[in-house]
Amino acid sequence: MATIYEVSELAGVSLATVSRVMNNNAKVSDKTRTKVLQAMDKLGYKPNSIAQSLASNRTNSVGVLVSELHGGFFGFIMDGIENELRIANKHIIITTGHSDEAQEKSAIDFLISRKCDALILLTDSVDDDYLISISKTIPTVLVNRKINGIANNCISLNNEQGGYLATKALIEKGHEDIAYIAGPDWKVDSHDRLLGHKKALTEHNLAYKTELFFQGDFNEDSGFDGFNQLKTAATKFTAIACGNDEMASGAMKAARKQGLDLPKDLSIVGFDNNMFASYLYPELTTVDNSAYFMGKMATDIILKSVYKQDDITIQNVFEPKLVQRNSIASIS
Amino acid sequence: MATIYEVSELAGVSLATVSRVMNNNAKVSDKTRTKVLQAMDKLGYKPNSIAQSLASNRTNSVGVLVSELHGGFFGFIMDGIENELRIANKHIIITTGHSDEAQEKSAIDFLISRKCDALILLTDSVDDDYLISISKTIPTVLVNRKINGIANNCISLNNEQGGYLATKALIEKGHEDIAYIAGPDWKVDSHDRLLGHKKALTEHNLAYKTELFFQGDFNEDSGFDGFNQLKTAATKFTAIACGNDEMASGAMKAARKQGLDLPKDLSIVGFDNNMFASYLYPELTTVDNSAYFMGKMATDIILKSVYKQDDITIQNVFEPKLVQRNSIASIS
DNA sequence: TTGTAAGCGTTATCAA
DNA sequence: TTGATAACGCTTACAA
Repeated sequence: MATIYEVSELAGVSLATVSRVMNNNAKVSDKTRTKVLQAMDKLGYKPNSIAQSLASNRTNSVGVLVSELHGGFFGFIMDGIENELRIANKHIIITTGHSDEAQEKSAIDFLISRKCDALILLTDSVDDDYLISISKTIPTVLVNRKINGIANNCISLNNEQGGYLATKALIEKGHEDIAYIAGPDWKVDSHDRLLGHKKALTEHNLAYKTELFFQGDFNEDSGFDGFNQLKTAATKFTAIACGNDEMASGAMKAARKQGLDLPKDLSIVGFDNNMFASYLYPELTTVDNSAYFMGKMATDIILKSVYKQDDITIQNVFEPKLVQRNSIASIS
Repeated sequence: MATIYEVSELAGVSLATVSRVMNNNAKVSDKTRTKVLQAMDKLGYKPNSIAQSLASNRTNSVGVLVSELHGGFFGFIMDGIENELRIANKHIIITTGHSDEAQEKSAIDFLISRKCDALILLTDSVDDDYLISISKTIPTVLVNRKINGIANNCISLNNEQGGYLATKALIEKGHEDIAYIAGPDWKVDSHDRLLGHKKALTEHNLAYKTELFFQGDFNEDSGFDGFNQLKTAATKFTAIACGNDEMASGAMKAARKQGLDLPKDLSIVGFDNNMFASYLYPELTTVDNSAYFMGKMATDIILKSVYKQDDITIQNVFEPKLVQRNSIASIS
């Protein structure tokens, strides 16, 4: 592998000059530039990115932490990150934290030791203060999280609006007795989604009834249990809004098991627009979480702040959209 | 950030000695070792991995190329890779090729320019010769592909056996009239799966009928079309084996649209055990493709050959397993 | 067992 | 606009 030194010899210039044409930096005369370029070409020269990093103290890499690599949400986010980074000729180093505090912290350490120029973190197992302290050490953007004080480096979804849209979609089809299967309340996501649900109810003069509320945990099973639990309550309902698509699927399975004909006997709306949403039967009407675009935007923040690409507009909060499919029936 | 130099000063030893205790390499007296360790501790010393790479000509990173980051198959493979690499304290650099030859080649270039120690490639858009030439430049393992000459560096699934298992599962439930919706024939995967299907038929003295064959393209829509097409043929069938889960889903949707009651009126078996397989209705019986373990094993090959971890056993071909769920009914 | 010193391939500061 | 040359922080012969 040819080095910058060999190029400089062949071109009859100094190391410094070769370096300059590589970086399109200082002014180099056209004549010199072409001489150097030709030499590079002839030698098939490729800069050694490691040496560049050591000398420039910049690795052109950004570290990413997600919970898991499989799963629709993370996949789309990472697609958004990778695409954007690739265009900028930066690279992405990936680690997983498995939603475990210790593992997430060690993953962050790992990324830092790898000298990433910046971090994109997707975590809910690590507390605000820790993240704030990290962000003082290294440029950090948080996806799907919002922390006061570093809000400019946070990308999040307007979950309340999403919850609102979901329930509103039900109401507009004539539903008035709407149950809700929520995610864990300590997660802001699910907390906010529930808020949106209540808001839609209130706005349409419908009462929120605790008998029609079930507290799940975002997993499919809890949706299954949720439906069964709800069913035992005396209060009737014609629809269920779910905190995410997994639980929606669980609820659908339970309902069908009890002989209900979906969506005729029961309407369901989910949240996330998970990969499998369109594979469910009936195909699930749900709220898209903009995962791809959140990943892209997280990257843009870094491109702008770390790599000085100025022509970028940042948007910290994303507005969700309803994705209409076939899981909501009209009440006649 | 403290450097090795400061550590050596504080410990009263030479640079070389500090380097030695870091790398657990040569013999260092216990006394010296603890002195150095203490100094490191006191200074909060962390080695600069970039400098290590430049000096040692090893980056401790492996480059990975997949088509997309979302999607079940890639997600699980990458999970397998990442987990294994993380344990070994190596890192993973990710790129995507979007199943496009030019993009895949440029991604490979990118990874090489990043000085990865090795490559893990998941590609079907790039030809054998190119991959062989790459593998001469840098240690490379191919996942879900098998190329003669570098078979030791290939990880693949026994697709024929998988196709065999799928159809056999149908036959064992009493089905004799079994249709097949295949993936593109130029993909070895789907070619082999079909072979397995035929083998199961033959083995049970059932005739393979071209009227019961439909050529799809691995996408859901083609499964949908496939069912409709098959339905128009005069020949009856009570079950369909599909080349993958997407097409199985498509076929199920089409069947239900025509009023069939699944699985009573039609049994279906898929292939891949895609993330959404258990979300389908009825939950899809399918063949697991061992994605996670293929990713893990790909990594193991590298751990063994590049990073000299000797206590590793390599397995190049994985045997698929049937995952029983509810999409096959018994013929009475 | 430990130390010396020459790289590794760039970037960046000064001068010229 | 160009060239010397000193970093960057580590590994690794080779010597001691």
